[in-house]
Amino acid sequence: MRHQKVDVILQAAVEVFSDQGFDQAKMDDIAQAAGVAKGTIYYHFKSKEDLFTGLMDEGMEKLIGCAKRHIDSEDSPVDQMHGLIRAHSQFFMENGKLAKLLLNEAFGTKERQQKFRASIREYIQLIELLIERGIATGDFQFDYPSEMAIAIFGAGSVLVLHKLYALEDNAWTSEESEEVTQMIIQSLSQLVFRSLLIK
Amino acid sequence: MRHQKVDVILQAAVEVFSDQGFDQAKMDDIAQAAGVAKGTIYYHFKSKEDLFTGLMDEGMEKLIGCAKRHIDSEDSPVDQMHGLIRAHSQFFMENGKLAKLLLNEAFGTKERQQKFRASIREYIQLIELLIERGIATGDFQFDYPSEMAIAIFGAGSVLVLHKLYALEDNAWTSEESEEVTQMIIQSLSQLVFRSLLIK
Amino acid sequence: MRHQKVDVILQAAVEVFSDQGFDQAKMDDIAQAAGVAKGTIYYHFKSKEDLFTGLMDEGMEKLIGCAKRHIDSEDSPVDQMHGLIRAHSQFFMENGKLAKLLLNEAFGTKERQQKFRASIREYIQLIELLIERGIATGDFQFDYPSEMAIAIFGAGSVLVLHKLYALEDNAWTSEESEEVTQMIIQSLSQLVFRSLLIK
Amino acid sequence: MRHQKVDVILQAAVEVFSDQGFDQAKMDDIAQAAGVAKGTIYYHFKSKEDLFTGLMDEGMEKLIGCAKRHIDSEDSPVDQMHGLIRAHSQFFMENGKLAKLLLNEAFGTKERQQKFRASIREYIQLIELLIERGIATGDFQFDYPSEMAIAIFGAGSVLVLHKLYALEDNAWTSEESEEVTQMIIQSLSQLVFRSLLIK
DNA sequence: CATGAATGAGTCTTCATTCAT
DNA sequence: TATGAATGAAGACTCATTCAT
Repeated sequence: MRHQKVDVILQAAVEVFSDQGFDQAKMDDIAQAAGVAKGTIYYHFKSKEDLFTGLMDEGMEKLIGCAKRHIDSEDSPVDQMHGLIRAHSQFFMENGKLAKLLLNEAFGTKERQQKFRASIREYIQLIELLIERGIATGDFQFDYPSEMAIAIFGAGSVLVLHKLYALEDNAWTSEESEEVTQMIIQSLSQLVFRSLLIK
Repeated sequence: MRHQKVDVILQAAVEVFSDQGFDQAKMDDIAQAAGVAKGTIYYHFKSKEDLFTGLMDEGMEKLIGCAKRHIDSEDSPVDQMHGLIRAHSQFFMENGKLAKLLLNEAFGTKERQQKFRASIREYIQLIELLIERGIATGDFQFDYPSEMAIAIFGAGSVLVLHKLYALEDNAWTSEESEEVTQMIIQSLSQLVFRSLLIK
Repeated sequence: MRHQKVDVILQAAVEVFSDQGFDQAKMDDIAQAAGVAKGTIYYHFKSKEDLFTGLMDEGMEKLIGCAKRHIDSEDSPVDQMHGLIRAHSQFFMENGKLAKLLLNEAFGTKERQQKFRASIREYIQLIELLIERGIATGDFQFDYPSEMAIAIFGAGSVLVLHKLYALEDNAWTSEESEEVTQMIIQSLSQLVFRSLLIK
Repeated sequence: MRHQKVDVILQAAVEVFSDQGFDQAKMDDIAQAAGVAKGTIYYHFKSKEDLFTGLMDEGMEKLIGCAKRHIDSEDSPVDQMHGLIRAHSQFFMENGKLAKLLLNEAFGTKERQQKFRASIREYIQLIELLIERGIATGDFQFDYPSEMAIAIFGAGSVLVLHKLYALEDNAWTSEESEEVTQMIIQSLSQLVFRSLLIK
């Protein structure tokens, strides 16, 4: 079992990193937020980088695990895509801080993100495979599965992120939050399955 | 007309900011890239913040202008949406550095981005209005126009960004780049107009 | 008898201090090298300072003891000087780590070394007394016995140190090492007894 | 011409490094001693390491230059050796701070000193060549010229260093200091040319 | 207008030492 | 006795900003 303080630190780190971004976040703040001395963080983590990377990796792992579980619990590609949309939306809405952390840093040139991009790609490939299966079964129709996967990922991520920021500004109740999640899921579903056009 | 050095500085700034992100970018680097002394930047810009904000505002202004022109050149909401997708894709693919700059920083909590978010919202509202018009004319069908606008913005932005990074890694020819742009446009169009499902 | 762990720690300390110098040596390294927990060191030694000083004192004590034994086993000042040169060379060549430790820190301004300098002075005085006895017996001839003692100490120490570093770079066999020791002894003897000049 | 502040910093650095040693010296102290802000040092020097290395290199260059000049102004190996002893003694006694700096760090394992050792070796080789020339001319007699060179270097360096420390403790007048220098020169000469033994 | 040397507040990181177990 | 997690003071280094020339 992981040492207790490590968890406290990780929690504080998510908080601070998600609020400030990697560069603006100060180790002092994380220490204070965690209620430990600065040295304690360095006893458990090699560096700011290390702490951050650990967070990202763990977060992506959770996300991918959650997505896989939702996908595997369904059979048809259509239902699986629905599952994925639900998983994505709920996971991020329920882990708002982590969502900001992941999505904020998901786009950037720096080396730090190179490694992180691998996990992102893994997640996107999950979507891609789904699309390809749907095409194979004749359910879906699309010229570029890979691009479609990225676009869907983008749509879902940006929409969630946008709502999270709104949620942050006006502190909403959990019911309202749940309502927003449903709206996100419905919006994404409509975009992906029905498109804008009236048939 | 703007002073010549100002343009040199702005160009260098786009370059550096887009490569490094705001926090990692150093005024020294910008000065060097621009071939001017560091003091010169401060003669023309109040601060790093100021330089950055100017860049963002100008970039968003161009983007919004470009989008408006494409929209206005069409009549029906469907064609206008097509125009917008083309405008978005082409503008960002042709202004890769600016694209990274805008999209990298489009997601983040910090105050710096608060102001910038206003322009983003203006752009998204352009999409939203389009959708609402489409609904009014009976062309479109959608429950949450605002969320749809954000989702489409997200899909388009992330897809472009993704391709820009790939382009950066393997230096592609301009024909290939053009090809990619077409693929992006087609993918987004399919997502928005046809959806995944075979009708 | 000293506690077993104390010896383990002392051995590790010699190793690490001699490799890294006092300032660069880390208590963590010493603990690891000794295979004990860091706290254990502090159970047996008051501080890093204390550990180091103990090492130095013990080392100098051994050196001085060794020198005295060699001196006392001879009668004439000339033979005693020979004995001292042999003792010095052999002791340091056989205790390379200790040698580096002692000689590295023998030269420095810091307070830590003030105390250590006392032992050095004691050792040098051994040489000085020898010279004075030689002068008294008419064997030696020299204007400044004290300076002569220091110069001889310097010659012997630096030569040994130099060879130890060479030995470290190219791992030599013990025969070669023995050979080097003989060369050192002979060189020092020639310097002290015959001088450069052909009579 | 080197910028003025650079010289001020270098001077302060010699002072502080020679008093404290590399590890104990604080950049803050050097800045304060130089009367400049800490950042100014970093504007001119890449790092503490860089500052230190520069100092060492410059110092050794001066020393070697001084030695060469003294050697070249004499003809016979005997006189040249005398010249070298004078150069060594006077140079170090007149540049006490530099002497401590150079000699303190001349003995140590760390990488920092590896580079510095090259200069030391160059200086020692100067002595070695001298000895070899003396052997060729039949003036000198010695089995191991290289070891002899090192021993002489050690004798001279340690003797000077020892006197510098004594000088530091009791602040001596410059006449006394000059007197000490003469005593050093005479002692070394006797050691090198006459040896202990009465012929 | 332009320069670039100088500044110093702000950060990350290290490491000797302590202490509850 | 022994441990090793926790501490926090200390120190190297960065970089946006200023200002005298």
